[in-house]
Amino acid sequence: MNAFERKLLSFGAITPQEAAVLTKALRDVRTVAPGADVIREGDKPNDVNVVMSGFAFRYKDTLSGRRQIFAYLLPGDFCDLNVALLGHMDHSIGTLSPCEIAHIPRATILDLLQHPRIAHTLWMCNLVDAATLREWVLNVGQRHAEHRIAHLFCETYTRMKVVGLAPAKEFRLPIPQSALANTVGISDVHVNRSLRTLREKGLAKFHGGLVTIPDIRSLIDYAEFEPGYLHLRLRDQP
Amino acid sequence: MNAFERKLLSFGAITPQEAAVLTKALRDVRTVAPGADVIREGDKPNDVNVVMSGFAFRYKDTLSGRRQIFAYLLPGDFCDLNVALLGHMDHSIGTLSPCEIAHIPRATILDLLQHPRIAHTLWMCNLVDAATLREWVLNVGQRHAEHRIAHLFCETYTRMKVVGLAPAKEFRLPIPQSALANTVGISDVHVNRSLRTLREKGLAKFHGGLVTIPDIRSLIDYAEFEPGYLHLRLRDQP
DNA sequence: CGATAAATTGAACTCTATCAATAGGTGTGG
DNA sequence: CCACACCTATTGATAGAGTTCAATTTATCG
Repeated sequence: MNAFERKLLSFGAITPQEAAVLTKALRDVRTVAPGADVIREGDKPNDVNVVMSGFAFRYKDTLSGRRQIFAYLLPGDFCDLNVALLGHMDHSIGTLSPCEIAHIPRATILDLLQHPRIAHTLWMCNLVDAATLREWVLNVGQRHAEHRIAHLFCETYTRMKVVGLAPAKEFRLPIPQSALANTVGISDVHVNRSLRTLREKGLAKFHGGLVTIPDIRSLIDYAEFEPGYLHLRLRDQP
Repeated sequence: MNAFERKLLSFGAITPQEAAVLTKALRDVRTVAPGADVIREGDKPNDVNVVMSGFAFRYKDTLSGRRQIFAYLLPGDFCDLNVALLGHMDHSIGTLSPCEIAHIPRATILDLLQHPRIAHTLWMCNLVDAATLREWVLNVGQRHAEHRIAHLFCETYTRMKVVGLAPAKEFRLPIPQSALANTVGISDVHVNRSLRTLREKGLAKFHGGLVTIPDIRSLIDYAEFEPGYLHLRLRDQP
């Protein structure tokens, strides 16, 4: 079973048979180089994209040239389910590593949405994304630099764990520190200093695109991380 | 036609007949006092709430007692459509003024979602909310205090205009400055100072819960406001 | 091995927070 | 009608967090 199916089934709204129907829609898979855009603000595509492997991210650039990252996309995540209904992209998607991206024709999606349970499942993907966005607003709006980064690490660790990409006390996050800066709304220089402090406190380490968390409990406490908003059906504790 | 119907029809995915079916679900309307909670984080309600009149807001409090506001809800807006699918609230809804809140049984919603076009329309409400949240992340993450407030005013003005609540160069936003602070992620003292600057620059005035915008073009330029993310079908310019 | 991007550090400056005190406004009860 | 309490707004002073500029070091990759 691939990450996409695993994620959809985790919502508990569809049967494995229905999930298989969805997976059959993922025939057209293409490779995208790292640092490229999968889709850009303003595009009106006829496909919906799903990350099958690799890392991607959601972002938008300001008129004055500043960049804000809205999400990191892991295998199994939809890039742009919203265009199926809203028609045009209001932000962009870029890749962080070589990615395999599945393209589903918009018409196929709209067909699949005739099945209420499938529609509900896809909708739930959006709802969790929205809940996560709220948490990001709170993170950027109410916490100091170090805590923002710590919270981001907790969240990403948790999400990685779900798709089996964080086996031990570490996970791969192949981004430069400047991307981290564009994620939590601080300058790259200050990211660097905050990372050093987090390292010195023994809470988390970020080096070479690898996040290491010696004791996740301590980091969770420090970041005041409460995973409820991810709406996971937890089998075991993080 | 009420604000709810007007909003749903604006997405262009359902017929007036279908919208009327939805409106029929709004039988159970109750009044909520200002300053009360409509629903709280952690609740697992059996109803979905819609604002029929008055102002409400979405928010969440940190463990350490800081508050972040995620959205202002106007007449016609869903409070918590997400619980119909996700089961529990990951944030809270409070009122800013006396509100009339319609309660729709969750089962009714799930019935209505059997109609794909109705489901799409409700889904689109969520998608626009999510797009707006992205813009808030960008606003809080990348702009200075004055620009954040200016952007918020532009957005709210535009939304108010759509539901007919901003006829002239002003609109009602019945909140204290401290709520503005919790919205754009700065302290209440700094909100006060930023408002003074905006006023002195002739860009916007905020007094007694009334926002006055002498020249919306200037404010839009100042805030770099681009309304694409609201996904409005514009008849005329703002 | 050289070229280029990323990370790191220092120093000066800016924006924003916090603390504290004052002023304005509103509603209630005497 | 005034006095009081309470909430909100405003202003000053000071401290703190974060930014920017600039230079240096360390990776990374063809």
